Amino acid sequence: MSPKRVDEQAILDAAAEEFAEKGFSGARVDEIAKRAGINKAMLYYRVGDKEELYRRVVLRGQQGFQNAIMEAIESTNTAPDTVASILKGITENAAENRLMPSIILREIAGNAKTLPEEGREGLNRFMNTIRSMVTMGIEEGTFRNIDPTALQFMVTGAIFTLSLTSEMRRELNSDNPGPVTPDQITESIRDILLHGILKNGDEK
Amino acid sequence: MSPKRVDEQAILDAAAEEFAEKGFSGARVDEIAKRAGINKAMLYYRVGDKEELYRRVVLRGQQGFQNAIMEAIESTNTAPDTVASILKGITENAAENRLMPSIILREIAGNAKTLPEEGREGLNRFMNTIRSMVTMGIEEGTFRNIDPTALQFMVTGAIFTLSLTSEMRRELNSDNPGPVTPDQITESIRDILLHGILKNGDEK
DNA sequence: CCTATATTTAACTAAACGGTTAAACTATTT
DNA sequence: AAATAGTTTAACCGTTTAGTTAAATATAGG
Repeated sequence: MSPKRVDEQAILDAAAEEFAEKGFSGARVDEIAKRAGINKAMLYYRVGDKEELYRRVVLRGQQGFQNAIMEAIESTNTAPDTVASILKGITENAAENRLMPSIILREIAGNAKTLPEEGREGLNRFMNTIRSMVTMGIEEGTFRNIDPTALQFMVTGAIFTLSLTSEMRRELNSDNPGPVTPDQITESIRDILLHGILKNGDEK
Repeated sequence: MSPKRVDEQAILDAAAEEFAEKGFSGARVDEIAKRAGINKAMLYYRVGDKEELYRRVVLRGQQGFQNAIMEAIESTNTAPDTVASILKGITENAAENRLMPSIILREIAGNAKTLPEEGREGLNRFMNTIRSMVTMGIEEGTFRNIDPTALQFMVTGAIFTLSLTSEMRRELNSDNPGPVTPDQITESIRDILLHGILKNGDEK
C-alpha cells in the first residue's frame, strides 16, 4: 500500500552531520533535507521539527555510546582492565561515530540546555557506572583513592578533544601531531592514566 | 570632541557571554547590544560585524589564557611543579573567565572552522610550549616517556569539561557532584596525573 | 554660543529561516 | 482499472536575522 519509504536512519545520519558541524542553531533544516536527498517537508512528515530531529540524533548516538561502554565493562574482570577497556570502547565508538563527540562537546559548552531529558538521564547513568567501577577498584585495593568524576572527565574530555582535533593536528604540525588513530589515542591515555606521569612513585 | 565613549571592553564582555551561551550561529547581534546596554548599530560603529566581534572576543580570551600559562611556567623550576602550576593556572583562568572554555570547546567541536587565523597560531604556540615542557621533564628524568599531546588534551579537556559541568553536576547529583571549585578541580586532576591511578607502580 | 565633529539611535531592508499546505504521485488492493 | 492509502514535493508564509542609513544628539574648540 505504499511506495519505497525514505530511510529514516539516512535522515538521522544527515541530521547528525549537520548538527555536529554547525550546532543546533547553526544547522539548517533545508541543508539536512538536501544531505538526506529529500524534500524539507519530508523531514516533518517522517520525523518532526528541528528539535525532534535533534532529540532523535542525540538519543540514537547516546545509545551506541552507552552500549559500547556496557560491553567494555562486561567483558573484563579487574578494575584496571575495565578502565583500559572503557577507554578503548569510547575511543572506538568516537571514531566510528565521529559526530557524537562534537554534539556532546557542544552540549557541555552550552550547559546542556538543548539536551533532551532522556539524554540527561543517560548521562547520569553513565556517570554512576563509571563511579561504581572506580569505587570497586578502590575498595579492592587496586586503585588509589582518586576522584571518580575527575577520572571520568579526564577520560572523556581527552578522548573527545583528541579525536576531534586529530585532523587539525596533522595539518597544523604534520611531523609531530601526537596521537591520531584510535589505537594511538587509547594507548597514550591509558599509558598516562595507569602509570601516572612521574617516574618515581611519589613526589610530595 | 566627543560625548562619553561606550566602553569597548563592556561590548566584548557582552559578546563573550552571548557567544559562550549560544555559539556563533546561535548568538544574536541584537542581544549582544542589549546586554551591553547600547543600540545594535553602535556595535558596527565601534567594533564591526558579527565575525569581527567574535574574532575580538576569541583573541582577547586567548591572550588571558596564554598569559596565565606563561606566568605559571616562569614561576616554577622543576617539571612536576610546572605541570601542577599550569594545571592551577588554567583552572583559575577558566574560573575567572568562565566564557572561554565554552567558546574553545565549541571551536573544537566545529573543527575550528570559525577560529580566526591568529587564534590558530596562538593554539599552535600553546601546544609547542606544553610539548617542550614535557620533553624537558622526560629528558631530565623526572617524567616517563609519555605523549605530550595526550597529556595536554587530558589536562585541558578535563579542566574545561569539569569547569563547565560543575553547576550541572551539583544539580544532577547534589550529594556526589565530584570536584566543583577551582581548587577541587585542580587537586583532583593533579592527584591522578602525578600519582597515576594504580596503587603499585606497574601493572603490565 | 556656535560650529564642526564624533556619537547614538529609530527605522528600515533584503535575505534567510523554520514550518505549512494543497496538490501530485505511486503502488497496492479489490 | 478504479479506489484507497501512503508518500513526496513545489510553492508559499510569517518571522527573525544581520546589516544599513539618515537623521538626531551631544561634546569640545574657537
